[in-house]
Amino acid sequence: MIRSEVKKVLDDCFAHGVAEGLWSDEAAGKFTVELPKHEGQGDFSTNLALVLAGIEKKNPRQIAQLVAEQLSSHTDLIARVEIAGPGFVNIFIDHDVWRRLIPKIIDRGAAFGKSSVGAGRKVMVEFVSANPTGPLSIGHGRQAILGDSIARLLEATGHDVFREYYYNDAGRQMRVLGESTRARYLELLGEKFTFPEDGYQGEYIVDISRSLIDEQGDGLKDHADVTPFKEQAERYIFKDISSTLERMGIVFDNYYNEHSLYENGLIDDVVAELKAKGYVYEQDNAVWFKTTVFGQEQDRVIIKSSGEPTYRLPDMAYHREKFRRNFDWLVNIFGSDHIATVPDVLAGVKALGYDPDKITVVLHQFVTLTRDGKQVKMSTRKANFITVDELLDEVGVDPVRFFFMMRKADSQLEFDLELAKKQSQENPVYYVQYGYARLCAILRQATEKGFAEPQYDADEARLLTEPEELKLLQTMSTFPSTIEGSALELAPHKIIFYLMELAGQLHSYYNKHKVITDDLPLSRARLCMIKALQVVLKNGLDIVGLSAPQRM
RNA sequence: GCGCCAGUAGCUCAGCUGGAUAGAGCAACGGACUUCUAAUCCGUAGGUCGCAGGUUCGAAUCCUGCCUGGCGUACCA
Repeated sequence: MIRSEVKKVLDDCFAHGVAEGLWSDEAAGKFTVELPKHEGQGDFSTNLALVLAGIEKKNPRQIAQLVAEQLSSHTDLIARVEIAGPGFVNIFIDHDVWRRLIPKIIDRGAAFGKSSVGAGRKVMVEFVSANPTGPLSIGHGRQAILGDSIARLLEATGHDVFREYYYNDAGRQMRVLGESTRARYLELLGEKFTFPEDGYQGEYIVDISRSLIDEQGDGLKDHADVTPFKEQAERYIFKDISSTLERMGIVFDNYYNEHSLYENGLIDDVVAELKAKGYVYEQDNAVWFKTTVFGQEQDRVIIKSSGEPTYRLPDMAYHREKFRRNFDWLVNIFGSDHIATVPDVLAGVKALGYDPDKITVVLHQFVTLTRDGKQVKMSTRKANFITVDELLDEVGVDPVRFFFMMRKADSQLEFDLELAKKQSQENPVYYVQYGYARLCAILRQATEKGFAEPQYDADEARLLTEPEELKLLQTMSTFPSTIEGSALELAPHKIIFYLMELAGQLHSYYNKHKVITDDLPLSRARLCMIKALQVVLKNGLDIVGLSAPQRM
């Protein structure tokens, strides 16, 4: 918040300099206000003089002198400025400016950090989208948390968010699922059975078969059609998936069934439209989409010679529906194994006359799971995979959410099971939550000792002079821009890092300075700041779906 | 072969889209509980930012070429 004020002042100074003929306006928009890395380099610093020097071919330190003179007249905001290094202008903010943040934060309360940059923007976040062939695996877990956190961040910045799960309950995979279930069913009944070659071997299939026996006895043993097995499996697995999602605090606005695209004729419709526009042709009995027109290396089949569409066709139809449903922004969260589908869908969307720039795809890399120092290969078909449910049982919801958010999507995420279990006491999530609990403890203690609800007083606030206090205030001031950046970049890990930083500063402060002392004015001032910290930490945890325990 | 992603401390990862002296957490070592919660803090140690060029006042960050790992490269999804 303060940074943007500084930027505004700097912009004024820059314009003023242009008006006075000190420099041309060529540098407009090229200079920045940043947070210096090291102590003693001011609260903010600007490279304006360096940028100007490059353009004007002048000595950067001389120009810095001019910039500094302009800036130092803004005494309401800036206490002093310094020229340093090759020509940076370091800006020291008046301490009162930081202190005045406290009432602003407390007054805004739960709304502090939220913004309206996304107001009026309808955005769909599509994520998970796992077909109902088994329980959610670790990889799905990452995607679920990533997608949900992104959705939450977009909500916090005023977007009108719609969470959607796209799934397919038809096709070969589901047929194999039905056959696997039938095989286990027959096995349980002691009948002869043949397990499908690439069938699903998980224990959950046996559970499903058992439930069929409970409901229908052996009445299905001579049933030639796999449909009842398939349907039972789908019902069962979907229930399982949604309960897992619910445990993580994830609720979808809609589950979109791929199959409905066929029923509504939307698949045929897309083919017809592409055909009419000349983007498809037939060859070897298959229908090809001219993806080469859109810059790809080779054309792609959208209808196989068997007459069955490939996955690309329904994907295109689905995305066209997204556009037709009037979303301004389409965010797709995919695993990196789906990377090949992205260009095809984008080409399809473009061919159908929609703007592919409205789609942002977040590709996340895989989660590698290690147990006893060895990597566990995960396969949905084989039985040896860890489900999200098991993970939740072992380490709890908050650590699972936290861990999956800790890494940026581009990075592979290593999840060491042993470590996750062993460390459950010293998990970074507890570090942040403990900070919040501590703040609550201080405020409880204050109440017991007869302090009234913290009330900001400008004079008392001047007693906040410790470097740790000013640092905390500065960090709090960047909360709104951190949320906004994290949301617009679709990068929840930034919030996690912010929270760890803020909690760290708090813990250091706590160990060094006592809030409640015999010095009543100072105690009141500090309690006010603690109250503001509590607001920030609570909001931060809330926004990414973590709980904020008052005691630990 | 081609495309995408990654390569930063012993390990796991940040690094604000080009800034000043490279950051955190684990792990290691040494300290701090008569105190608002020690699930905490303080200190020490740890680096050729994969390699080599290039762009400029300035590069972990941008461009090129290699090397290594992951994921793709289907008439599977």
